[in-house]
Amino acid sequence: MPRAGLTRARLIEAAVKVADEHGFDALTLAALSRQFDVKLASLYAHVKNLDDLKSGVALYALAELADRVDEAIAGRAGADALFALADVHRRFAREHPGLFTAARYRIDAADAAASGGARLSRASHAILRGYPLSEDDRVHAIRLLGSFFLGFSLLEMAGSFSHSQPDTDTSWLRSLHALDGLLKAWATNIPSTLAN
Amino acid sequence: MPRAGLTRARLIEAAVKVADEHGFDALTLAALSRQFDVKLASLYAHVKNLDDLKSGVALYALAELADRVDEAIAGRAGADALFALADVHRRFAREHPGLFTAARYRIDAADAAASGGARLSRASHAILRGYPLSEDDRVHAIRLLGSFFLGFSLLEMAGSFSHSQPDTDTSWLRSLHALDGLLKAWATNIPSTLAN
DNA sequence: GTCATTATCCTAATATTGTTAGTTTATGGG
DNA sequence: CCCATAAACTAACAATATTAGGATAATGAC
Repeated sequence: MPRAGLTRARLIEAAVKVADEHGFDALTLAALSRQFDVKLASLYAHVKNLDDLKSGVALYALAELADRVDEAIAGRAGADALFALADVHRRFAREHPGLFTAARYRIDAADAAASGGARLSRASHAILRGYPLSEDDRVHAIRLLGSFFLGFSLLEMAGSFSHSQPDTDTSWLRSLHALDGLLKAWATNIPSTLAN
Repeated sequence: MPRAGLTRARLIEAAVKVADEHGFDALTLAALSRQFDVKLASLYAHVKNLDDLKSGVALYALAELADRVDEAIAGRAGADALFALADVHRRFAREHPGLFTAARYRIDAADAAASGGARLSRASHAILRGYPLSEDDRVHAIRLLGSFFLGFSLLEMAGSFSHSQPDTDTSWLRSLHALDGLLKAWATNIPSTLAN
């Protein structure tokens, strides 16, 4: 019997497809082995275990997202860049729900430091340098924006918005315009007792 | 041999504890059966299956969260109420990570309509009536706030903030003050091309 | 208080997934 | 062509979920 020609890379690639089509939680070694017409145990020559496979998908997801962000914000600045950053997150979540979920899979610190996550962080900092924020406030603002992007995408994925008026796209646009205004006027909204 | 005295309610109650202590994903029928010193199959007299149990926990979580929100915002208005609403979400996520996760478990539409989720929605509307927003804009604002509460809590739970300066509590406070300011000035941040 | 009913709990069996150990074999380098 | 190696396999075991059917403790009717 000829060999299947498995590879860690091919496995992760296939895992990405499974995750996007059936959900990250439905990603299973058994499903993969069936897809390659190979016995389940054979996969262990290429990945350490299920956690290793999922970590691989997570790193792939972070890299992919970082790529898209870098591409989207190249040559943009200010509100333009902010909107691009936001749209990349939302579109990524809609087009690749499995990867979007995978991006939040817990991986070990060493891998995380070298992952696309670090690039994402740098991109966010770069964009927010276009707004009048102190160093600390920039971090606060990044956390605020990141939380919003994540939360909105998750709620939209879960269908939490789909059974109520008005249009979700409008909510997204208005929120982004509002957040842009917020960043421009950040300092004025902080009471003096909290300043510095 | 005497009976264990199982009940759907007691099972869900125990499941809540397991979820909070070991994570919602670690919630398993087998673990529950061990806890009650009963055979696994015996549980099926009280819950339809694992999904049914998890749905029960999800409904419990929504009800609990709605209770806390109702209590926290009673007698408050404006920014005061907004901060109370926000803090309830964040504290709930920290104190009951299992329940917080469970609250996003997919349940069927009929159950959802009668759940604490509806009460939560009403509470949010009530609070935002303290800000000068049109009916539609109130919905947009609720989605923005809900996204932020969810996203921030998830990222904090996942430890995404823990390895970077400055303090997470400060990010939370500043973001809330900023959002309060945003709500007060909502209309001015929408470009005329998007208005109505 | 006895007895019939019933719901509770059990045993047994099956399917799916993950994992490890040890064996066979395809494949490419010498 | 041989053979070292890595790829794939077989075999076995452990968890979990689920269903079917049997035994029995609890409960209530009389």
